[in-house]
Amino acid sequence: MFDEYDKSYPIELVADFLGVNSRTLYYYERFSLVCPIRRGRKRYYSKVDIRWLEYVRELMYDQGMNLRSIIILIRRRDNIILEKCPEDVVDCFKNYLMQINKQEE
Amino acid sequence: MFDEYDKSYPIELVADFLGVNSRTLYYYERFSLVCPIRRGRKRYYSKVDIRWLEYVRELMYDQGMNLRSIIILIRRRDNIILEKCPEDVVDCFKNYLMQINKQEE
DNA sequence: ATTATTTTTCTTTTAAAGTGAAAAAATTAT
DNA sequence: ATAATTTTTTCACTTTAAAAGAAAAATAAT
Repeated sequence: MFDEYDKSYPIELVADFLGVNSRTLYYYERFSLVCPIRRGRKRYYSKVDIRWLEYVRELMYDQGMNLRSIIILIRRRDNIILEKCPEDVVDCFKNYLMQINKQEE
Repeated sequence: MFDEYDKSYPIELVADFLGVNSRTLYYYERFSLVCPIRRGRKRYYSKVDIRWLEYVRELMYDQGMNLRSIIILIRRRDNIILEKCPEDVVDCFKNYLMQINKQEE
């Protein structure tokens, strides 16, 4: 039982693979753009997470979108975005939006 | 015969109304984000243009989207964007995209 | 011809995205 | 237990798109 959704890749490996700084991944996490699992304090990412992050990089670098727009499209349940977006990122976003809404009340 | 689509508002008036610099409207034009008519050299905008630009401002300022993302959504014929988007902007984009495609060949 | 207006070009400002450096916290090794 | 290593976090700096300022070029008006 070791599938696409298993969170087993540490942050440095993922950052190297994507060609970004690990700080960038911490940064994305603040926007719930990816949700690694924590064992102790360490973060672990799945293959699905990695493919999603690759897609986000493509949207940002090749296409020129910004973070905020990607977030808006997730919120809007945009088909093209969500098709590439792992379940747990959407779940993360539900929590994130709930918290935002609570703060606003 | 003086309707919503009549292009009769000069750039300074539109800029003042939107609370932006007229340079910003020239800038948007380079991306075919709005297509004023030219009488002589002067540009004239319609009420529909103005409402569209108001919406673009809202997406950018209140929501934090960037120009590139709005352009991508127009290309994708995104429902929520296009619902607010005047016909001639979409037409402009068709031309713009045709030109881009020609250049790439 | 001179004045005023609009467009265009060049330059600067501002803010988000990303990264470097290093402190803080935690884990591992000795 | 303490030293060494690793991971996280914070602070500050860099880079780039978006926007605006200044002024030159082009056009229209008097």
